[in-house]
Amino acid sequence: MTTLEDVAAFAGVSRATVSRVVNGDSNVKEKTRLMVEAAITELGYSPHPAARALASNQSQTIGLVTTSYRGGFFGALMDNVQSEAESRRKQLLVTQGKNSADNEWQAIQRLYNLRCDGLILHVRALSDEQLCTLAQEGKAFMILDRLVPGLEDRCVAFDHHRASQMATKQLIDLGHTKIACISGPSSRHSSQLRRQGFLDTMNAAGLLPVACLEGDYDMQSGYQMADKLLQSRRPTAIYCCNEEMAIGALLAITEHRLTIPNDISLICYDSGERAAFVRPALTSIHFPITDMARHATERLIDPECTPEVFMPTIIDRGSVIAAKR
Amino acid sequence: MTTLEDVAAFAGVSRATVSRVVNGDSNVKEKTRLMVEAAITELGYSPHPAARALASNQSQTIGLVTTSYRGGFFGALMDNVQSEAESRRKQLLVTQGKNSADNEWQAIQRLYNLRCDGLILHVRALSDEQLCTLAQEGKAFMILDRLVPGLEDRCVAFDHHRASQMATKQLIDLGHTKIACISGPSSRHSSQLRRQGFLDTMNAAGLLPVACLEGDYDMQSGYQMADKLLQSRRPTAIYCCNEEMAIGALLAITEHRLTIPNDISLICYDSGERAAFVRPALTSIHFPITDMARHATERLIDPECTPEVFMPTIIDRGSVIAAKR
DNA sequence: ATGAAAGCGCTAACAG
DNA sequence: CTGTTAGCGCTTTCAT
Repeated sequence: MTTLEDVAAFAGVSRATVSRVVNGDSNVKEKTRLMVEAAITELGYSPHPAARALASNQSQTIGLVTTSYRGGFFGALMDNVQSEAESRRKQLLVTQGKNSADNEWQAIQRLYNLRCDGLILHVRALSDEQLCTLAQEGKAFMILDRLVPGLEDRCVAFDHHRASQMATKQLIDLGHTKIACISGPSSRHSSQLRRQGFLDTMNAAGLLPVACLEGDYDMQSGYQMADKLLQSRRPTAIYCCNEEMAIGALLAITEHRLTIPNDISLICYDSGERAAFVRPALTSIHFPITDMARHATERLIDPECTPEVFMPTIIDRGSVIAAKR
Repeated sequence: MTTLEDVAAFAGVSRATVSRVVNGDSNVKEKTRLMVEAAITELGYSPHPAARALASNQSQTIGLVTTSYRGGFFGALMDNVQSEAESRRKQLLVTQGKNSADNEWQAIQRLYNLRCDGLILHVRALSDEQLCTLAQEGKAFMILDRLVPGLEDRCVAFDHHRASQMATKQLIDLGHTKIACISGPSSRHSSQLRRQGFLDTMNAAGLLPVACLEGDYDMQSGYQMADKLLQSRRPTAIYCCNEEMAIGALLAITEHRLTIPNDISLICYDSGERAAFVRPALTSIHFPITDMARHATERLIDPECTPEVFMPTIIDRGSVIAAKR
């Protein structure tokens, strides 16, 4: 491997000068810069990250800890975080929290031990207190899809309650009264918010839910819950709290020889992965998690940038129509 | 951050000794080791990876380059590679090849510039020659799901042609004669192999395919192809070359008011992600890509370990039954 | 079994 | 604008 030293010798300058052109320091005469650049190309030089990290006390590395790698939007999330990081010349390190506070904590410590400059935390099990502790230790990090009291400026959050309200209200406004909801696991805070948004909106409208079943965000549970639903009471509209379950519900509905939207209106949460791609395409309430991930990365790297606010929006794909009367 | 030096001072030994216990060198008196370990715990010391990498000329880092992060088995693949790497105390760096030879090549160079000790390559666009060039440059890497002539010992491959034969033969053995296939994009070599395995087997049995349509491995294309299929000729069995398309096909079949397996038998390729979780569950030909990924990682880190061979197997989940006569 | 000392390749004052 | 000089924290001979 060729080193800074080799380049310096080849170009006939000092190592410091080479370092300056590599790092885009403006204090270099145009002519010198050209010579050095030529030497770099000629020699195929690439700086050694470890040496750089050691000398500068910055690893140019950011860490991402997510609950799990499987299913859902993980790939998309990672894609966005990474492309944002790369565009700012940072390397991304990824680790999973594996659904427990202990594992999440360990994952975080691991990443800091690896000397990441900062972390993107998409964690569920860790307590607000632990997050606050981390902040007090002076660690750099951003929290994704969660609002921690006292750490507001480090959070990129989304109003799940409000999103659910919008979805539910859409159904009610179209005249539906027999509405069911398939929610996510109540162990997750955001699931609770989505569920509660549904219940509160129904309540405010003086409506009793046909059912409010708890799934686990998998396709299969969506299938099972919808199947159960259709065997007993028969709603005219179903609201699924994520895309995977909506696809499961879609399968069950079709299997019961019912048609969307004629027999049943179906609306779901939408992280941009599948709702648009199944048939029929699903009307959904958009959850811009990938944009949020990109923004969290941006904020982590450049704390001065202006915070974005992410609001729920409804994407009409025709799977919701007015109730027959 | 506490350093080796701090620990040495605290324990009253030299830095070299601390380094020895950290690295598990046996030439340390039991008593000394204990003292040092106590100091490490007491001070919460964690070695600086950059310093270590710089001094040892090893980054303890391995790189993974995949075609894309989205959909399919990427998460599972990454999960396996990472857990294998972590169990051997290596850090994983991931990059996507973004479906072009140029991008794949760049991704690889990037990872080597980052001084990865070795790479796992799950690449499609790169030519055999480029891979050979890499090998000649003395780079360490393993190739996943691809057999490159001359680089056999660096490949963890799978016989897609044979797997397709097995799936097709299963259908034929059960008396089906009106069989259709929905294959993947012909731009990918492994798709061609799967398609050809189907065609060859049909041919050998003296059967003419009802159709052999090309999809792009997405759920939507599975839906479209199956829909097209059912509008004209009517097969009694369909073979889908991946899981996503099979789910799309499932949707289309159900929408056409047909039942699996009574009206139509459906078999698909199975990477372990979804075929078992839709309803009805899908009989499939198992493609152990995640195990292969784990093994590639193992081989990369320990070139001496015994190579595993991965064979196709059929998993019967009841979506394929004998043809009505 | 332990220590001393010489780097690994780079950045960052500080001079000039 | 450029060069000199110290390190960054660790591994690794080479002595002892």
